[in-house]
Amino acid sequence: MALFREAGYDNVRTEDIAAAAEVSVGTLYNYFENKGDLLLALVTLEVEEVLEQGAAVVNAPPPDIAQALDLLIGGYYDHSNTYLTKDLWRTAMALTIQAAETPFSARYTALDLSLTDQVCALIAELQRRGRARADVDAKAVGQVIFNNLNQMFIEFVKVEDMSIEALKASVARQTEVLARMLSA
Amino acid sequence: MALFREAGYDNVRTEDIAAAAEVSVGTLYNYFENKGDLLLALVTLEVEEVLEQGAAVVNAPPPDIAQALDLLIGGYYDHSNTYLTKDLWRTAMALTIQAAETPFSARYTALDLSLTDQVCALIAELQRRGRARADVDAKAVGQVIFNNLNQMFIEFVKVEDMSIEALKASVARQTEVLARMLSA
DNA sequence: CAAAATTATTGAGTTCGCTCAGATTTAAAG
DNA sequence: CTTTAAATCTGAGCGAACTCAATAATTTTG
Repeated sequence: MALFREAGYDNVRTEDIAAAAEVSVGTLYNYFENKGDLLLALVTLEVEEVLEQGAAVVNAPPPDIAQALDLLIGGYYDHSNTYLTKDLWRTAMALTIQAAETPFSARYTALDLSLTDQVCALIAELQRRGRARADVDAKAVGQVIFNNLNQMFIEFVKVEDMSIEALKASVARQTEVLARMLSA
Repeated sequence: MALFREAGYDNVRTEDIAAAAEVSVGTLYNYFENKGDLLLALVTLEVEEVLEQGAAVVNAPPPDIAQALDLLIGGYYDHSNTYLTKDLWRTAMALTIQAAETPFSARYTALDLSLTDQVCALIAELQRRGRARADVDAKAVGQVIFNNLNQMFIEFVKVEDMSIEALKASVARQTEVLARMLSA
């Protein structure tokens, strides 16, 4: 993590990582399938913590739909630079798309699915509490909201000089429309 | 394109492409920054045609919102395998995220923006025709719809044995909820 | 048309991710 | 304690993307 964060993914050689871990390159490849898997291990760490944090919001959401969504989504975004930089996120997301068959990538996809489920669970919980219209498909709306926040995050990491606050503002504006339609 | 489609991105060497073009590898690199740019040239071709096709739908949309959206989105999806395979799409999307600074990648991002604008334009057009509620932010909803269809497309290319019909069905289900809220 | 200047082409060489046959260490059996 | 078996480690070597100094082709100038 230190090497990747410091120098950027492409500027760290597997040889450097092996040296830092005081093993040979060969040994490194006994524990990780390839260079990308080293990074995806960090991403897994990241997302698992985010999921835990999000569960708290789902269990006790603010009454207002827009506020509840912004809290959950904002939590995701705020946590995103704990282990990873934008450069590392870019590489990680690229890897999960490109090498969709590798074990680690599959694991990431599973985590993505858990995040989607969490958003859906929040909608369902708000419906249960009578804060959101019960006659809409919580799962469909949840998926749309997650896909949107995920895609917006991709755009965010693609632009080096965009702040998390700017990202949040853009997404809040989009979410607000859905929230209004959900509450009416 | 022929080489990429036939053998898959990773199995084609720059040397092979150079040989097929009857030039040296060095010459290849005079015209393309890297191997990925060769692929992104194909993607650009693809998206430009899709945009043209979509403009027809925006100009004369079906009266029903859900139908109009499904027609536009279905058009995007149906066109997607004209030049590219799932493997090539995976690589291309990975590249546009990872190498977000290269000229070709920037051009792709611009095309993505045009697609978003087109979806927004369709919503606006439906509002103008009195088919959609005028009191919602067409741009915000359009962005959400595009981000959703884009993310769903990524999931589609990640799974080798998923049909375009299955993709369309999933997205239609999601879009339907939004369409209903937009028309009420 | 010749000389000079510009532009285009070339392919051997460099770099880095990754492999695998052999060496080394650790654990189990006698 | 020795022998055998299993697990782990190693780093020279391979493949492929990409570079760049030398060469060739083209265009401009006198």
